[in-house]
Amino acid sequence: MNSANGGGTGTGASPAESGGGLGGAVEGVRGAAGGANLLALRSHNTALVLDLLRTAGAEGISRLELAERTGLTPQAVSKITARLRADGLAAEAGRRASTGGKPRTVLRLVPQAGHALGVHLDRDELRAVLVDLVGAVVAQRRAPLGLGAGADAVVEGVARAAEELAADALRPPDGALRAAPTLLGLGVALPGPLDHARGVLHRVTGFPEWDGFPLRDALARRLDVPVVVDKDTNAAALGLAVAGEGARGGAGSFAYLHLGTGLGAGLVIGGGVHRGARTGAGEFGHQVIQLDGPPCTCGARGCVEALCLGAVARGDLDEAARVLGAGAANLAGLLDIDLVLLGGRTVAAAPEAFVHGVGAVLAARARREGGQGGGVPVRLAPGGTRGVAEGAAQLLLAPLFGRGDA
Amino acid sequence: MNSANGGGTGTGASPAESGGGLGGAVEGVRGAAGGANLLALRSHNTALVLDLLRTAGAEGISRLELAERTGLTPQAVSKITARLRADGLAAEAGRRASTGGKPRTVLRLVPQAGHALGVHLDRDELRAVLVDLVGAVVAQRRAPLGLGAGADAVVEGVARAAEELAADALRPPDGALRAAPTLLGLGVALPGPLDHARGVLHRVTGFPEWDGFPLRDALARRLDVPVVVDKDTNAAALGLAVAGEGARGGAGSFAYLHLGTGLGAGLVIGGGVHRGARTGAGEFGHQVIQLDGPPCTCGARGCVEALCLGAVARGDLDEAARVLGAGAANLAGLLDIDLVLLGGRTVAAAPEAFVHGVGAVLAARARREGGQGGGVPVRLAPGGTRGVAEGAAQLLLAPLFGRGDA
DNA sequence: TCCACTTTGGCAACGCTGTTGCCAAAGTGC
DNA sequence: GCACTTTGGCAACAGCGTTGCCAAAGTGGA
Repeated sequence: MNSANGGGTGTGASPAESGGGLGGAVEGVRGAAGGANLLALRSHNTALVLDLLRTAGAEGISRLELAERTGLTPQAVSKITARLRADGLAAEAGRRASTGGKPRTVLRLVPQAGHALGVHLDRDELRAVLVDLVGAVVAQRRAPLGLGAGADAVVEGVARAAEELAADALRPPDGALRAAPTLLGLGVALPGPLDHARGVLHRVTGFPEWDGFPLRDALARRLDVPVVVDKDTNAAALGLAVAGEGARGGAGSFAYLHLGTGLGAGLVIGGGVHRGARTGAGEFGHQVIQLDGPPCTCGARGCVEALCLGAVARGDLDEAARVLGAGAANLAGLLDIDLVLLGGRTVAAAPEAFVHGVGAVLAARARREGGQGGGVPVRLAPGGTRGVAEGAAQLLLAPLFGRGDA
Repeated sequence: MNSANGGGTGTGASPAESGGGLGGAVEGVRGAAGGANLLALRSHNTALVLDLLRTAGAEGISRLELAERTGLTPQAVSKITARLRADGLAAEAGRRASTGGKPRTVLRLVPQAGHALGVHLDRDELRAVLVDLVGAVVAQRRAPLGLGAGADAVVEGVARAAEELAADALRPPDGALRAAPTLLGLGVALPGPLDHARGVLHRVTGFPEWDGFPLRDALARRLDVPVVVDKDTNAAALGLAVAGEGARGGAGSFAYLHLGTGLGAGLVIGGGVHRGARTGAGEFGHQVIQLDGPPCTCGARGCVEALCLGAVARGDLDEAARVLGAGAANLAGLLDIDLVLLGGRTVAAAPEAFVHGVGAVLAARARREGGQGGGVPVRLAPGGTRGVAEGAAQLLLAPLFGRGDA
C-alpha cells in the first residue's frame, strides 16, 4: 500500500496508449499519496488474482479456489476473471474432477498476452531476453559489451538487441517496438549503485564516466517504451521471488547473496524487492565484520567482501564460507528473513562448500538463540547468472501482479 | 497490504461491541489473504485522514488540504470527515485566513475520543501510562516489579495498574475496564524476544521460567480488553515514529538503537515497525563485527553488544561509539534508512560522545561512497526510557492510523 | 433410466464507495 | 454595493464487491 512513486513503471516517455486492453486493465492508478479509489481497489484485486493465476502455472486454478485464497466472494472472482478473459489475459483450461457436483472450471494465465524485455549489462557482455507473461524466455541474445565505449554506444547496443528480439519474436507489422501490442517495456539490470526511482546511475565500478548518466530516460527516448533500471542483485532477487523461491503464500522474505567479482545482496521482503529510501539497500558486501581488518577496495577495513574474496583467493573456501555466513547471520538477525539464497560465479565454482559453510554459521546462531527449527535455511539459487536478465524483465511484469516496492 | 493477522489487535477475548462508534468506524476488516472490499477501502482512506489529522495536531488541517495530501477528491474527504465528526473523532476548530474567497474550515482530532493503555515491564520496575488519541499522556503510574515472582503475580500487577489508571482517568460507571467506551486496549512492552503475532514470550533474559508464557492471552482474559505485546525496542521505535521522528511525509524509515544493559534495535520502514517473519527482527546487538572477537553472553564472539558494553565498562566511550557506529553503518547500508536515533541509559549518560562518534562513522562511510549529503544523520532519541510505555500504548493506536505491520 | 442431491457459476438487484455537476454560503476587493 | 473567488454541501451517478436466486452440470442411489 505504501508506494511513493506511481507504480514503478513510469518513464519520461509518453504514456502507453492502453492498446489491447492489457495496459488499461491492470494499471494501478492510485492517488498521489496513498488515497485509494475504486479504480485502485479493482487494480489491487485484479493483480491479486493474476498473481495466483501465475503461481498456479500450467495446471491452472479454479474460481472458487481463487476466492478462498484472496478472501473475495466467488461472485467477485467471477467478475474479475470474466474481465480478464475478455481482455485475453486468462482462459478456461479444462475442468477438475467432480466431487459430487458440477466440476470446477480451471482457469490459467495466457502467457502470450504480455511480454517484457530484460537486459543484463555485465562487465564484458550484454545479455537480453524476451519473456512472456509467466516469465518464460521466448527469445534471447548475447553480445559483447564495452562499458568504456561511451554512453551512446552502449545505449545503441542495448536498443538494437531489444529491437531485434522483439522483431524476431513478436513480428510487429512495421518494425517499431511500440507496434507490438503486448510489449510492456524493457528492464535493465547492471552492477553498481543507482537510483531506481529516477533511473540514474551512480557509480559503475571502474567506469567513472557513467556517474549520473540518466540511462532510463535515454533508453526510453530511444525505444519509446517504458524502461526500468535496477541493480543486478535486485533483478536476480526479483526473478527468484517470481520463480517461487521463498514465496510461501506470496509473502515470503529472503536474501539473495551474489558472490562473483564482488559481493552484493538483493532483499525480498513480503514478496517485493526492498530498495530503501534512496534505492541503495542491499549493500551487503561492505558490511564490516572485522573491525580494523584488512583494507577493502571501498576504503574501509574488514568488509565481508574483502575478507571473503581474500579467502577465496587464498583457496580457503571454508573460511570464505564462514565469513559469508557471519554476514548472512547478521542480516538474518536484523531482518528475520525466511531464507538465504546463494549465487554468483564464485559460489557456482564450489556450491557445496558455501551452502554448507554458510548454513553451519546460521545453524549455530539458531542454536544459541534457543533454536526452534534449526535456523534460517540456506540454498543455492537456481539459474545462476542466467537469471539476472530474466529478473530484469520481471521489473516490468511485477507491477501487474501487485509486486510493487515493499 | 500484507497483513497476515487481521489487523494486529486481535485477541482471544470477545470482540469489542463497537460501542460509541469508534471501534466500528475504523476497524480494518480486510479479506483473509489480501483481497480488498469496499469496507477495506473505506477503512484505508479513513485511517489516512485520521493520520493526517493527528499529524496536524492542535493547529488542525482543512478539508482541501486533506484532499491534496491523500489524493482523494474534496467531496470524498468531506464525506469521510463528516462521518468522523458524527462519530466524535474529529471536530471543527476555527477557520483559516481567507485567500480571496470563503475561508477554509479547520478540522482537528478530538483527543478524548480514544484512549490506550501502555505498560513497560523493565527489569525492576513497571511503568504504565494512559494516553489519548493523539498520544498525550493522560495519567501514569509506577510500581516495583519482580519478574522472578512468577507469572500470576506479574499479570496481576500489570492488571491492577491498568485498572487503577483507567478508573482514575476515565471514571467508568462500575469500575470495569470494558465500561470505558473509548479504551482501545492495552499494549505491553518488555525486553527479550517474543512472538508478537501470538503474544507469547520466548526468552526473558535471566528468567527462564517465562519461556513460552502466553502473556497476551493471560492479560486479555484477566482484563477483557484487547492486548498487544511487543519488544521494548519496537515499542520505543513506534513511539518515535508517531512523535514525528523521521516521519517525513509519513513514510520515513529509521532505526532506533537502544543501549542500556543490553543493545537492541527497533526498525521503522515506511512508517511501520518491521518485525520480520517470526517477529524477531531488530536483533542488532548480536551482530558480529569482530570475527573471533571477545566472547559475548549469547555464546558468539565479537558481537556489537559485547564490544560496545565492554568499551563502556573500560570507560572508553569513543571506542564504544565507534563500535556502535560500525554496527549502525552496516544496518544503514543493508536497509538504506533515513535516520539513526540513539537511546537508552548508557547513551543518556554521555549523549554527545555517542551521537558524534556514531555520526562520524556514518559520515566516513558516506564519503567513501561518493558522499551526497553527508550520510545518514544521527540524533538523540527524545524522551529517553520514558517513551517505551507510551510506545506500547501506540501499539493499539497505530492500526487506527493505518500504521500496521509493514 | 430416472430422480434426488451436490456443486458450480452466472444473472439481477442491492448497498456502499468515491466521483461529478451544481449551487448556496462566505469571504475579498474594487 | 457588486463582481469575483473560494469553500463545501446536496443530489445524481458509475462502478466496486455482495447477496439472493437459479440454471447448468455433474454424482449416486433407486
